[in-house]
Amino acid sequence: MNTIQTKAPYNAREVEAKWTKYWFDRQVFDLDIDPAKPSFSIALPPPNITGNLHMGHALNGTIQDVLIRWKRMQGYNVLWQPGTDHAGISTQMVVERQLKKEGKTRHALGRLGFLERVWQWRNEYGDQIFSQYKRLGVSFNWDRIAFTMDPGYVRAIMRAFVTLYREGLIYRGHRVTNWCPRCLTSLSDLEVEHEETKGHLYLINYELTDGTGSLTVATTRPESMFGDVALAVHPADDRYTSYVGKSVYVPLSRREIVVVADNYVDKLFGTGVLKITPAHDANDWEVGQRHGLSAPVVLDQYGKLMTNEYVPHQFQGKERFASRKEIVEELTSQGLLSEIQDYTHGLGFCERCHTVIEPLLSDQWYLKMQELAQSAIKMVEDERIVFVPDRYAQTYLAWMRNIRDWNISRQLWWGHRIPVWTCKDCISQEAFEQTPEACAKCGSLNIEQDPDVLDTWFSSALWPFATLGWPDDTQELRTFYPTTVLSTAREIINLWVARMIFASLKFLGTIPFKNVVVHPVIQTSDGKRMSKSKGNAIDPLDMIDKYGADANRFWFASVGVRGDQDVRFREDRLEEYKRFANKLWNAGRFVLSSLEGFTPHAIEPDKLTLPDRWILHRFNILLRDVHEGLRNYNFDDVSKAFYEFTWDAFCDWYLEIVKIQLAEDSISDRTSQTDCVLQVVFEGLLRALHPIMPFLTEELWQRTPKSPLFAELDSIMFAPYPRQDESLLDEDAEKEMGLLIRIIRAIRNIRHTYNVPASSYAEVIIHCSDTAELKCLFEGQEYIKRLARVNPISILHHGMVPAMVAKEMISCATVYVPLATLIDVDKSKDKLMLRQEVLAKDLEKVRQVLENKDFQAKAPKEKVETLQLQLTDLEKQMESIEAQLKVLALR
RNA sequence: GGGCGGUUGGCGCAGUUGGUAGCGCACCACUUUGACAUAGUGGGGGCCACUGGUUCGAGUCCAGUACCGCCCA
Repeated sequence: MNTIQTKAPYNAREVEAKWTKYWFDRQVFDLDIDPAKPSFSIALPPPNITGNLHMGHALNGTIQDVLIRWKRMQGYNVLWQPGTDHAGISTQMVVERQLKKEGKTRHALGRLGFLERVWQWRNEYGDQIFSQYKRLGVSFNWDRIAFTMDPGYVRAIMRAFVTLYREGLIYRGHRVTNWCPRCLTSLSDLEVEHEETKGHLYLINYELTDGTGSLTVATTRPESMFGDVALAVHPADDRYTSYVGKSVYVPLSRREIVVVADNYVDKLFGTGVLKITPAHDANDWEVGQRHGLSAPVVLDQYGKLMTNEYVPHQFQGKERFASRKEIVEELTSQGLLSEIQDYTHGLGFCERCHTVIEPLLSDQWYLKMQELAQSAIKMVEDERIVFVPDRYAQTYLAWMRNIRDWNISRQLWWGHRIPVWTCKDCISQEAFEQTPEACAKCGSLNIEQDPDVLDTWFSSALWPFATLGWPDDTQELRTFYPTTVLSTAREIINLWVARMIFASLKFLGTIPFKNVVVHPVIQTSDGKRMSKSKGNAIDPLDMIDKYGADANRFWFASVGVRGDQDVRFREDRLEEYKRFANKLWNAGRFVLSSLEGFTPHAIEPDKLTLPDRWILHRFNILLRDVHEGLRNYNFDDVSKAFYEFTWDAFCDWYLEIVKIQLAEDSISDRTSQTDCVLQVVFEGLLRALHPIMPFLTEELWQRTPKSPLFAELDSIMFAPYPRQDESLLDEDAEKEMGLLIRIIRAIRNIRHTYNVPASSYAEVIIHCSDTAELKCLFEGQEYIKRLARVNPISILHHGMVPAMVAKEMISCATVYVPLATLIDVDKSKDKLMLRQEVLAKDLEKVRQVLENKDFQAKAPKEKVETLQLQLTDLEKQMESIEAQLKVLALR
């Protein structure tokens, strides 16, 4: 197993390859249910089969994996359900593009032939993203990869559809819908992106039929005017009340239409007169319905002007934007165009192909939402489902409370074909889970299935339970449902999260998940949205190659979910965490070499040194913070805690002290607990950190001497997650070690201040008026000597001090460093004077507060006391500086 | 138009219940000592976007303004 040499620097690629193979060879990721254990489950938001791993996937995958690994180590049954989404429009687009290269079209292949091609494509490329996820080290239940087109999954969809259909919740609606003239399908409101777009406002004159003049209409879309059925004005608009009921001619086509009054009209917009085109504008459709107006269609599914009696010959068959230009020219030449203004307005674009959406009158299947939304709202209001960060509950509720019926049909071939059959003989219509052979009513064989497929989100809405075997009552469903956490991006809160909630409530009578974690969006370093088409997307696989999976994961953890809603990608952060991985690796090399031949045993508390007690204290504080952080999804706090503990406390202080303690051991007979503490802390740290950095911790842990209890385990991922041991918390050690650290830093500071060469030993005298502190310093003198490069050292209650010394006061202790032989007087003076200035400022601040009578009177006692102490401390420091300056002045 | 985020040293960010403003990178100086130069040690650098208010005291609480961004209409 130990094919990798313990050498520096850390080689992430080698270690990752080794453990990935090991884990998969041993099938450690297969689902394993122990009925005695509690359960924890997450459904992975299924990526599209057309998808490649992007930063969002990687961030989200890391968050989920941290939770899953943490809970697995805590002894839960864990399920992390992976899988892919068939992605109707995207996949159809991809395969059509492929066909186009071959000079073919889907229509030439026919529906069945085309579907065969899509399946071929999906079998070849559909699971690509999983090999990418593998690089991230995620611990999915890899034996359970699901797909929304799996037979079992399809069964769930059919059950859901037929249930809703038979309850009358799914119905056929005739209204204006969002239409993409490129994808040739309708879209739900959520699949349309609104963007501010520069355009024009055309002011067009509609002549009154009675020849008394004209009304000027402001429109952004002159080409739709052939479908106009009315002009509308506000009922309270004095300018126009006399025109209501009159008729005007549609320009160019000379058709007569009526002028109506409707509250929908905004008096302040344009001229206050609106053209009403019910077949090509959702709002106009509403107006038309109110006034009983017809709705002629003048633009076809390709966005071309139709060939019918409404469209003048010269424009028939012309594309919408080309015809707009021609129509404007024609209007101008006929004197019917009074003005063109620049105008910026919100336009809808197809989310998938960015074509301008064409509102189109058509028949679609709709899901009635009003009733379904009610309980889904309540679950979030009552906090049965909790969003993290909680502000996203608002996003969800606002949308749910204003919910509109959901267009679930798509005019595509790839997807779940709508299971509704119409009998051509008796004209009856019914939905079936299984393909029927004959009409249920009249027995006719002349039946036809609806050509449309379901919106992909309809199937995604069933994801958390359809993947567990619903509608069957399976062990997985009983064990893992409702799932515990859903972690996802905020852009699909309405698109997906909301729909899963009402679907679960409808079909299983319970919530689909308890917590919804919404992670930030990773932007480019200059705050732009990453997009493949813009070419500014960072490929997480490149970053994993460059910095290692663990460093990437550590960064994702540090990003967290509680902070900003957007996070800028910065490569230097990955650099930083790569160095962190390297730091831990090197610490590991040192620890492992120090522990050679060591057999773990229980700590003997009475033999612990101060630094031993201190590091155990700090380690248990870390465990407390990590537990608290993970419980609350504060991954950023957790990563910070690990970083600081590992680097500052463990490496910078404890390991340096270990060197001293182990060296002492070897020369004296004293049997210390150093190796034992080192093993406990290091081995525990590896387990604690494992959920964030699985590869590095596995590599080091496998080599670390450890308890015989762990001997049988295949992997660190099955070892118990370390828990805080309160008996090891030691505030005294914290305080005493704090004093030693401050003293050591003070000596180092003096050395630098007076330019004492790094190689030379400095003599140090410490006087301390406090007995406890004196004892602490005395016992810690070996550490001071080694860590501050001091020799000789004398620690006394009080005594004589040489004339020329640098001194610093720390708590009750005064540190003196005799300077006679070692210093650069001028430089030293400058530095002291600078510090004097800074101190003076600080002193001024604190004094001001303390001299304030109101503060003395109103502030809490402890606050006054702490500030008083701070003042004393500052004053001592100031005295010390002044004294030093005096000393230097002697020369 | 409605809702929500953000604005803190050159850059990226922390700042829990108000009490001498922190971290990482970058910068300066010193150091290759037996885990690590992807390192160690010390150091310099901040009218906390703006305006008002509450308070003995505001980066922190309240109101408003500006700019950047996201979501929904």
